[in-house]
Amino acid sequence: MAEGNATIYDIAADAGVSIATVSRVLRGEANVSPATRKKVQEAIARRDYRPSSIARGLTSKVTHSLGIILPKLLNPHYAMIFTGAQEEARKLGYTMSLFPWSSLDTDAYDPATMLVERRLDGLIVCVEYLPADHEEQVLAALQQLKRVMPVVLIGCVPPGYDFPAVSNNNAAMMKEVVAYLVSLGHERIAFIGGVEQDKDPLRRGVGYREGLREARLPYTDSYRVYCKGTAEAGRAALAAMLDALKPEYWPTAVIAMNDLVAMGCQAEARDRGIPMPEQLSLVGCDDLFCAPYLYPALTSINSHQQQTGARAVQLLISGENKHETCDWELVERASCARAHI
Amino acid sequence: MAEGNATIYDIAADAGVSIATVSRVLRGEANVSPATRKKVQEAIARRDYRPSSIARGLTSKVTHSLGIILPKLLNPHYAMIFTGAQEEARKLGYTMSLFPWSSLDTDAYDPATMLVERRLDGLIVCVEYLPADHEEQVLAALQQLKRVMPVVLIGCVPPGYDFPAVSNNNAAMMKEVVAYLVSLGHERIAFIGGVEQDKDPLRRGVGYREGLREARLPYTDSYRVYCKGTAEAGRAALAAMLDALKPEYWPTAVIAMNDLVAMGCQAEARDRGIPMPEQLSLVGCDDLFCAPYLYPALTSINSHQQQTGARAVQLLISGENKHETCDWELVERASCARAHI
DNA sequence: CTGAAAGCGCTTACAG
DNA sequence: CTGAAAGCGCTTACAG
Repeated sequence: MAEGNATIYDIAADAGVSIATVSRVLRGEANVSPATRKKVQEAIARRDYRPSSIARGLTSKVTHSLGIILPKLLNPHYAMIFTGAQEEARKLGYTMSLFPWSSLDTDAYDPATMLVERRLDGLIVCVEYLPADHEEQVLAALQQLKRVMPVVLIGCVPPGYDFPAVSNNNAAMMKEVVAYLVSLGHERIAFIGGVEQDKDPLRRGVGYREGLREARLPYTDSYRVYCKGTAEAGRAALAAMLDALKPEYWPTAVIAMNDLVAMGCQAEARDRGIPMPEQLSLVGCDDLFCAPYLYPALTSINSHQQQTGARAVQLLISGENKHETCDWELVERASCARAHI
Repeated sequence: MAEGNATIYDIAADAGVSIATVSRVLRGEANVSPATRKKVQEAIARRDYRPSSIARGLTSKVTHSLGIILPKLLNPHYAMIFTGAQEEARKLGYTMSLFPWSSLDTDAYDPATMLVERRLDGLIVCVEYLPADHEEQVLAALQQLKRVMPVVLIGCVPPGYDFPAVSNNNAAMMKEVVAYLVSLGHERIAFIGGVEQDKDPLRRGVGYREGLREARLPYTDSYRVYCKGTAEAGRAALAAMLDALKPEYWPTAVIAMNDLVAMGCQAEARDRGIPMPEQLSLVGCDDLFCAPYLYPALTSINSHQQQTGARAVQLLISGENKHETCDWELVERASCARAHI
């Protein structure tokens, strides 16, 4: 029994009907007599026939395949987004392919070629951390892609651009973290990670400043250090901050832009013998799976990343041009304590 | 300028040639006169034309799309494999889609349908942790898929089955870990995770026993506890083992089947006030990104997962029916010490 | 309710 | 070196 080779013609011949009729039962159309339907279904089952989505795509112009572009799957934050998106896509009958970030920001010959050639039904792009040096290029690529296929963004929509998107209210998240630390009596609160305020698409650093303002706490440059979102970078950043400050001015609490950065801060504090949380409280963001297993267990913000990914798929497929925001929650663990003294 | 809508006919018309000629320059065939080639290329550039991989797939029977099935992308171990596979696929001009594990082990109507309908050029299946209760079902699904498309496995090939595969020498890895701990003076070495020996596809537990034998150390049931590969499970497993033993018989070293399990063990030891590594050494496996940031930093086995994924793609595309093994290395960190006393 | 026919956008022999 | 034609496996009006 030849498998996987049967075509709609074979089924039609077996069932003694036309291919149009086979196509009708395949697509579940109503106007087929029960007897005919049965004959066709039997023939399909007998040959283990699966219609080719390729041929279907050629005529119907719909491929039922989606793409997603993420900075780095190795950061579990993105793996969560991807998982949520993939599962939702599957539910809706779509396939999800991962494309590398270089599909957008490379100078190489027309990096988006692959995306277009595939005739995707839609594309999700996670622009949470737009690489500052390639920002223009990426945005130009997105504008162009948008003309060819639906695009929805995860992360902040750059001002002046019109895309459907689902994002976290990063500023509000960080304001809540500041308020939380203030409620524990902290006044010297530092923020590590991200880029300078005016070009910060993530706006976590912006929320930090707003949080300070609301708490009537002064903003100090020495408590604000920028770095990439990795553990190594976070570690170096905290080290630089502490080195530049007399110990009596050291912050009593640090907010890390994400859990990776927080992990680096933890390691640095440990190496310096700074007891955590007694001398230094720490809050991360993203609530990675390892957060409960760090020492001390890391307080973080869970922003429902799987749901974010799923929602992006829904927007993509429904075609709504909406900009949605996910809710979040602060997950308290052992890395924060009341301010000493 | 209508974009993304141009077809090969438009280009042919623009360039004043036949579509066969356009097709030739598209595919980079040699037998086209320079002048003609130039005309065609200009027309292509002018309309920003991208050939439809869908239409191409219909005729050529090649879709340049691959699939991969993993248990769970949220475990960074799999994210590494996926990343390696994806990047290699991209390099070779292929697209990589993630399919959920349920594509194989569900009782739902013909779960593999989506895989077949897509007419993938090949499929990678990561069978490292075959769910014992669905094993038959999964293997049957794989056998069937293999008749329709090339399949390569990551992980151990079940005995009696013939698949190209790339796997880790898990038994040898664990033997090395045992030898390492023995070299530190440990004699009471426990192993946590996996399933009973005779149905252990991963064979890490098997390697543990072999390691003991080589070191002429007795195997004791009380030092061997089975559990799923999660932190929660690892934690509960260590707790159960310690509860069942008088403290003077507690192991001085624990090998966790993977880093997730190790994280759970760390947490449990910490809660019980067992100092690590002074009273208890710990080794994980997979060398997740967080291993250096745990406390104490976790000694683990790095088995080059990205390379594993990349290699699987190469086998898939080359069509070689080989069974390859990846090398690995023990990464020493702070979670192991000389045995006390 | 069913079928004949055109068409989707390419590739691939086959001629020339 | 180039083109006319058939074909890939479906869907979609259009007739009946």
